[in-house]
Amino acid sequence: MLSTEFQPLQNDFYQQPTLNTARQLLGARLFRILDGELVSGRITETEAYIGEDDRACHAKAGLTERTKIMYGRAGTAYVYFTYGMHWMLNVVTEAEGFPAAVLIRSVAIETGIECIKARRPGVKPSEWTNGPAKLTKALGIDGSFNGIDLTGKGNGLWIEPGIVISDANVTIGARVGLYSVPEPWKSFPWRFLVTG
DNA sequence: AGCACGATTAACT
DNA sequence: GTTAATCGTGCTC
Repeated sequence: MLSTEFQPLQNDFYQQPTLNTARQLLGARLFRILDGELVSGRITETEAYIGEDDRACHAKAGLTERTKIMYGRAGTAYVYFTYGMHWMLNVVTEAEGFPAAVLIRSVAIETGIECIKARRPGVKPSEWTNGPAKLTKALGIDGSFNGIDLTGKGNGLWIEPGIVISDANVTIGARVGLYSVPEPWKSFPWRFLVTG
């Protein structure tokens, strides 16, 4: 059933500095209506990508057909394809005109377990959504979600407030998978992970 | 028109 | 620890 306790996180939440949004998304709940069922999970890992100067951010290429979403309204989904096979889910942050986003890297499924089990046969529950491409596959998120509004429930994908994660349970470190990104961007502590 | 590369994953040795 | 899979994007010719 649909949650009535909370409403989706709104534009003002995503307009904060990207690092704040990335940190505060830990513990928030990602919702998806999939095959008519409500599936949700707690966000347990995020990364921030901030501005044209960030050599790890796609917006380093400037305003292009691909990156224009990141220049748009905070709270919009930026979904892109990489490695020839994987979709990644991001939320656009900060003011319109400034390109930044938070990559959702991992969630812990809480509801809709049977639905996910059917979609990921033979995969261990702990491996269902513990990676950015795994979670998009498990939740049926692809390029058709690029540019949708995540601040309402109309598109079957949104984020609600969840539990507050204390600093004692958060590990902050360098972003993952940045092989050819130069320093200092490669080592910026812009990854937020729930531990303990 | 062609090319190098990638915010990853699974399946190897 | 290493590597293949696989194709959209952005850059160069």
